[in-house]
Amino acid sequence: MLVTDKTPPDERLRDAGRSQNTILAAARDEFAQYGLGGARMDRIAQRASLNKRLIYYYFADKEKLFQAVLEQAYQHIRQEERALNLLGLKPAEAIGKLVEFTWNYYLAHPEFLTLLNSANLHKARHLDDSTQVREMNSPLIETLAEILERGRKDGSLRGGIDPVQLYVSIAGLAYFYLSNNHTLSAIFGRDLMSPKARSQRLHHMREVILGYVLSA
Amino acid sequence: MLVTDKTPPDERLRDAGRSQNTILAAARDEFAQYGLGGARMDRIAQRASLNKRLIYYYFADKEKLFQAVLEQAYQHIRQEERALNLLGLKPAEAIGKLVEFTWNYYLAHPEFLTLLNSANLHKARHLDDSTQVREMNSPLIETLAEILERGRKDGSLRGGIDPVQLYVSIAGLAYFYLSNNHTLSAIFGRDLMSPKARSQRLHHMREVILGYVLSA
Amino acid sequence: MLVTDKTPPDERLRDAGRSQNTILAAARDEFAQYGLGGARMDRIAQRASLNKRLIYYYFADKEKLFQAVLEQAYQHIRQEERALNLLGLKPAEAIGKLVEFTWNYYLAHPEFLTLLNSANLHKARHLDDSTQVREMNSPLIETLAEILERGRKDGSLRGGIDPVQLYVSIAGLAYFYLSNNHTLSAIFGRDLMSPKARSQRLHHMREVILGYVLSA
Amino acid sequence: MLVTDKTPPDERLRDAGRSQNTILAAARDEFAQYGLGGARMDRIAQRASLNKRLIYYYFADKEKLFQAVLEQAYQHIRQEERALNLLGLKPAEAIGKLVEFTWNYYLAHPEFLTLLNSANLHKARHLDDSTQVREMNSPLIETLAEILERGRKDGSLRGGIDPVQLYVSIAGLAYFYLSNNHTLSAIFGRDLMSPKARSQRLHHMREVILGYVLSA
DNA sequence: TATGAATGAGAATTCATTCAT
DNA sequence: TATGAATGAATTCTCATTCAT
Repeated sequence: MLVTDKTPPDERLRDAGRSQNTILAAARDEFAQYGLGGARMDRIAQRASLNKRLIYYYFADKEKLFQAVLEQAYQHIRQEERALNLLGLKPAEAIGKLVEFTWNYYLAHPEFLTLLNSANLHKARHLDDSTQVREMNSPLIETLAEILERGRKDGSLRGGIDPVQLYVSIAGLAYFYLSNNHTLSAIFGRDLMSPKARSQRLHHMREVILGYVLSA
Repeated sequence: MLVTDKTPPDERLRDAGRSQNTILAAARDEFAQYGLGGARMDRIAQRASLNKRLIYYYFADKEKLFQAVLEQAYQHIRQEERALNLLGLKPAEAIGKLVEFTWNYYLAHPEFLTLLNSANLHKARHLDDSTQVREMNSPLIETLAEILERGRKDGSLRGGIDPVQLYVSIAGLAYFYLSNNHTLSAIFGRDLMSPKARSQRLHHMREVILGYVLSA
Repeated sequence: MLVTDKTPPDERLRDAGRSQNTILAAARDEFAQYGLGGARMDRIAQRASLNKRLIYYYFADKEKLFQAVLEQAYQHIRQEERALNLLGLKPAEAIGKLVEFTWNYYLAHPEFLTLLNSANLHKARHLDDSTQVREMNSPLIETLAEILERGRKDGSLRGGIDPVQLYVSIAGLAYFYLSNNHTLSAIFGRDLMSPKARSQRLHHMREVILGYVLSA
Repeated sequence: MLVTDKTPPDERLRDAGRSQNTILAAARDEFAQYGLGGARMDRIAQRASLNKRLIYYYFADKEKLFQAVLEQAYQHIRQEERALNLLGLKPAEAIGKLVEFTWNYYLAHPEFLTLLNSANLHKARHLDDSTQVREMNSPLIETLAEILERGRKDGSLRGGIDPVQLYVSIAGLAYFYLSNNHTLSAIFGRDLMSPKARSQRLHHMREVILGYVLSA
């Protein structure tokens, strides 16, 4: 790595953007692990190896910090969804790929589920203020609508499917299984997270969703 | 006033059972509204119009109180599910009725969703200790297994359906929609809880699940 | 002192009224010494030898505590003023006695001045809520009005004196001298609090006020 | 742009004197509004639209800044008092004019009262260090002494009046009324700052003071 | 002269929990 | 069984002040 005159002596210091990102990452982990109520500002500072005061300097308070974390999380998943390039696939394949992606994303980003969880508990109060989030989500639904329309036209998909309902269903099938995995594992006395169990769940989800969207 | 063994419980000034129930109800509301972390013992005492010390007397601490609330909640939904008498119906009807019941129960008992939510955040640590809950849930899965088997035999349902996967899917379709309702409403800018939107969701859920279980 | 069965084992403990009074006294001293902004809840607890949490238990927060202290202070001075029994004296004597009393009270209760000071800085926001204080003060003005009226009738005092203006003037002559004593001492380079200086000030005040109220 | 020694101060981007004055003005407003304890260095910087660090650069710390503000305030009122040219008037007129000036100055400069207030709370600790202030005040007392002496000689004023006592009384009559105006308004339930009430107060003050100094 | 980034020591307030009766 | 008083350990947030450039 090139070190020039402009490189600060200590790489971690006196870089506002970097500090903010460090804090955001630390906060994301803390909120994911403990929820909004259980998260501790002290621990976030520790995780970030930064002074606690700096968090307030950049993010005003815990609530605002949570909101910032939430926005970043949405931004990330939407970005990845965009990268799927669903419109480049055949309708049925696109739906299948979205199911698969959703499952894998939730699996790889358990913090996303917990953040959603906390946001729900607090009645999405953090989103009402945030126009960002809404704007980031509309495109996905539009894409889905376009896919459904194409499928209806080429006869591969049945008609009359509401893209919002479909999106919520795909997410719900994955979310409930993963988010409640501990509860469910305890209740049913069987490990829902073993590799085999996971692949079975994905298989089941595809069957359910594709069975619904494919024209008979 | 003479208090004898025969005095009905609800006429005594000091009634252990009644106090415990009052506390449980108050705690359920508080946990549902604020989550485990956000719940306040003070407020629970206030809601119950009972001394805070009494909560500790009966339930030892906040965690144990939460666990008691959770157990009661599971007990309640399982009891209602039993009352459906699903084994008295034709297989396909039984599945449809379970979908409908799940949706309506979640709708009528939003506190159940929030309690689940909190339990998940805390990794079901409250259930591991509780053999009660597991025992309460097995019967449902057995019932579902029996229904699926009957349907397979009489040709009304396809074979190879895992009752646990099915149950999780039914619950997930309802849970995600309702639990995230604020987030989703904010994101999609449309009211998901209007009477019309609700009935559309139930319709959608039936289509998805029945489309999956019915033999082609 | 008689110790009965009802006497708590440790005299300082578990007596709500006593604890509240202890806190009030400690808070009064702290606020008087440091002002509202400079006062420390920690120090108040220490002064009272009571747990800090207890202050919040009884007084909710710092502002409310300050208000309670302020009310008590007003209550005290009004009570002492009542005890003067001014209506039992001849008009001119009554005015003279009020001047003297005001001077001596401020001298003996410097905390009263500081509390007033703090209250002023915060624009009497603490009094707006408090109907108590207003009610406690009206009687004094009424008494003064009665005295002035009697004096006018018997010819000992001039007419047309507004009791509020008079009261404010008496207080102001004492208050400014004492409240600014440090500033003034520094500015004029002379000790304004020596016994001689004090008696000179009282003498001066009597001359000014009596010169004003006595009929020519 | 060329910056030379001849460049007028207010055209330079970096002007030490101007920055200091901007800070002083901002600090005066902040201290006046919130008191010494309640003032915030952050807000002062914001009010001045200057970097917080600069305040420390010029004024070392909050206490010193307060002292500087206080000195400037005294300087200002003394300067105005000098401009009255009291020695050019007849003794009685001079006293009357001083009463009027004091009242109007306090009215026009409420921040002066609050600053005094804060200084008092902190026991004039800020003045002990400051020889400036003392020097600025002596002239006024000397002027007053001269006026009183002249009046005694020409028979218009009574003898034996201590100029310090008189000055304190004039100030006290105005100060208490204005400084406690909120408290008093709340207590007496009448607006002490209406135009009418103000002119009545000034009238009253003149009567009290002139009644005292005029020879019988 | 000027600035944005960073900090340690505290501040008010909160909270689950225990004490004494 | 029931209660009001009391507490210690946090917890969020604040603030004057300093650092590095």
